[in-house]
Amino acid sequence: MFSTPWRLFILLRLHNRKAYFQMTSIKDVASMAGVSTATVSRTLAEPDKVSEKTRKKVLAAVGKSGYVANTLARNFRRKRTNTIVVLVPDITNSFFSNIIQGIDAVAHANGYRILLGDIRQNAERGIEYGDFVAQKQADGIISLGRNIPFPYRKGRKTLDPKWPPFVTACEYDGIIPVPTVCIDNEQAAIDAVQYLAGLGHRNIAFINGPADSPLCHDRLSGYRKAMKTIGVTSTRGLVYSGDFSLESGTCAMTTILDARADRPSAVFTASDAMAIGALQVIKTRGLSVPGDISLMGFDDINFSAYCDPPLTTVHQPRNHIGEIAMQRMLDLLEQRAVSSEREVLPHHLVLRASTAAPG
Amino acid sequence: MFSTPWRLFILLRLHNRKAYFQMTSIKDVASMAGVSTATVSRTLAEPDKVSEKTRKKVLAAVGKSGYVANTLARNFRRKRTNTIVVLVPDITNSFFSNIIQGIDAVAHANGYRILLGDIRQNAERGIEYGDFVAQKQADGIISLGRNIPFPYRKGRKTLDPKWPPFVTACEYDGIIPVPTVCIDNEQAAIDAVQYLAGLGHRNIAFINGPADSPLCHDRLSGYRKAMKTIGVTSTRGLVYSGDFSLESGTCAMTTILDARADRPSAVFTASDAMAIGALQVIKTRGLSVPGDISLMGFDDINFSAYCDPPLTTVHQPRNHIGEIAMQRMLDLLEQRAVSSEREVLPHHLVLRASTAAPG
DNA sequence: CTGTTAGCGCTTTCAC
DNA sequence: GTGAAAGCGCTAACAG
Repeated sequence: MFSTPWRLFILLRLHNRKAYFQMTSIKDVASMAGVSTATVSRTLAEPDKVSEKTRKKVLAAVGKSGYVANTLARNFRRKRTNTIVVLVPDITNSFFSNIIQGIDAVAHANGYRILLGDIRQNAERGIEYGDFVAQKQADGIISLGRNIPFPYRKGRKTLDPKWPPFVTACEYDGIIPVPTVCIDNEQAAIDAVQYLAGLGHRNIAFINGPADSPLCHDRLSGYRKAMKTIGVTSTRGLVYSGDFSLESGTCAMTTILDARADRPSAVFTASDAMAIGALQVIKTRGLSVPGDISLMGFDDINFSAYCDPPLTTVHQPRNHIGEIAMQRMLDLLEQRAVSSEREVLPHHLVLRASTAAPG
Repeated sequence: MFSTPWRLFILLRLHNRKAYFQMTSIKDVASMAGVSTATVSRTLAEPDKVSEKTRKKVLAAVGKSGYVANTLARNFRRKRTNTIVVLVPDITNSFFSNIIQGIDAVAHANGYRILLGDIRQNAERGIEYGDFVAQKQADGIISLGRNIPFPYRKGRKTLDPKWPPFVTACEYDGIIPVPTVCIDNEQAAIDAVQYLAGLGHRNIAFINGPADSPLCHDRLSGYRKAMKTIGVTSTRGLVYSGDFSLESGTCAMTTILDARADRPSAVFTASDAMAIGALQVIKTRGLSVPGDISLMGFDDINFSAYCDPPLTTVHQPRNHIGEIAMQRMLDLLEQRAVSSEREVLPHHLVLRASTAAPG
């Protein structure tokens, strides 16, 4: 198999039929069309800088020969790849797939492709991809996590102007100002807690994500503010943390139920997955949702509408986040001015059946 | 921002500190170390072909200058990219993320990176990525769907030797023999149905995936065989089809429940997502699982253990499938012989609470 | 083991 | 508007 080195062949589109033929280079086309390689190159890249007559000649030769530019050579020459790296904290977390899809849609529409970097709690891998871009194998990086894939001095407060195009979505570093697109996580948490409070809950527990995540910091702050609003100034014993996963939700909820203290009447979680994990424990213990405990998630992933009861949650415009993030990346790539302020997209509550007034 | 063109800078690792500096080329290192560029290149690519003394000199110069090879130039020269394209039918389908993770793990361990191609029911996009590889922007393609991203004559029965390295996982074309790694879908369906039959079910409906998918063809065939085994020779009115999604499961189950015919006592679905969709309808109609209807899924996605009741399902070794697929890709890339027979990985049933003897 | 040399295929001045 | 020519930075013969 593959006895003939495949590299010698390229794709030929001809009259709607296709076949692989031996590599044709720009030289072949040039001599075929009776012009110089420069003219062929121009015809393909900047057609209007070439007379109609020559253009026709060249295009005819291109069609006939099935010439397809060697992009590796072009990239090398142009020092760009039309590829951008997307750093994903955990590709297995379905929250990210829609964001990736949004990025991919815009990327694709603009001639870019995305190279996936699955970080998996391994900051070192982020750095690897940073190097990758530094080596010009990609034109920029969009990070969906909070790690900065470039080396920087601690304490640095400004964006290093020498960094390659870099955009952050959902999460952000919290220290260095980087163009970021996300929702207002603090306000979202406030909205969620106030909704629960509006139902009459006061004993509201919060299962947050990793404590060191800026995003979770914001949600926690929102939770606290809202609790204060309803007169609860101390949230001691009410805040737990997981890692956004189903398992960690189960785990945190178990802790909550095992605690001697009075059972919360509502639990707000920082991800739908954790809510679903929590839901299972609650039901296993013979308690009902929302009868005994109201449950509120975050993200509005597909499955949240399909649990029993369907989950009340905070909707994040995931595809849109991805799209806008890629848009900012394009701005950067095309030297347009980009604010490194956070760009905030709207969230909203999705009211389903997992929440109700306390029993 | 980015007033200094970032392309002029590269990453320097130096005494654990890092900073971007102006580009250093192999020439600089060569003159710094007092050797030729060829020697620098060799030192970096094949260190043992260089004397220890020179190696040290060169590495010192590399360290001092912060030289990082321009991979674009290298790729161009070597005509390879160390990148492989992964074609995903729908990245939003959480079934695929673990497979991608498996691919990524092996790819990464071998110095490869993966470029994600989200097909989204759009065969044309597959072809685009095929061209992409033909243009040498990637070294090979792993497809998780059934589309062949290369042009081929209908009726062709052999693998075109001129195609770039190509591997298929989970699904397969069904016509052209391509190295494929998957489970034995027919046997898996047989196992599932026989398990249900063993519980006493005979009226077993099947919600399959898209009818034109070879994988679904296999599952259907397994379902039919197993049904025959228990004496059910006609499965008319028992087979439905969706597209693997939650919604399509809901939809198919609604159809089943609305049908006049006697209600099936068990429903087997070709994906967990469809089972979860079906589960919701069943419960909404006031029926119980497994009390009134036993439900069995396929895939063993994370969420299946967290529904209520937890879903009995067929486990697919998803990470492993991805790993092996990438392994085959490596074989191809390194000219090792690879069988284009299907490579079958073991599946197994995961018994949870959604199935029981008929009421 | 190391240096010389000759490009890879393309883009891009710079003349004409 | 077009062609000649000079590389981009690296690797791979080929000598020595």
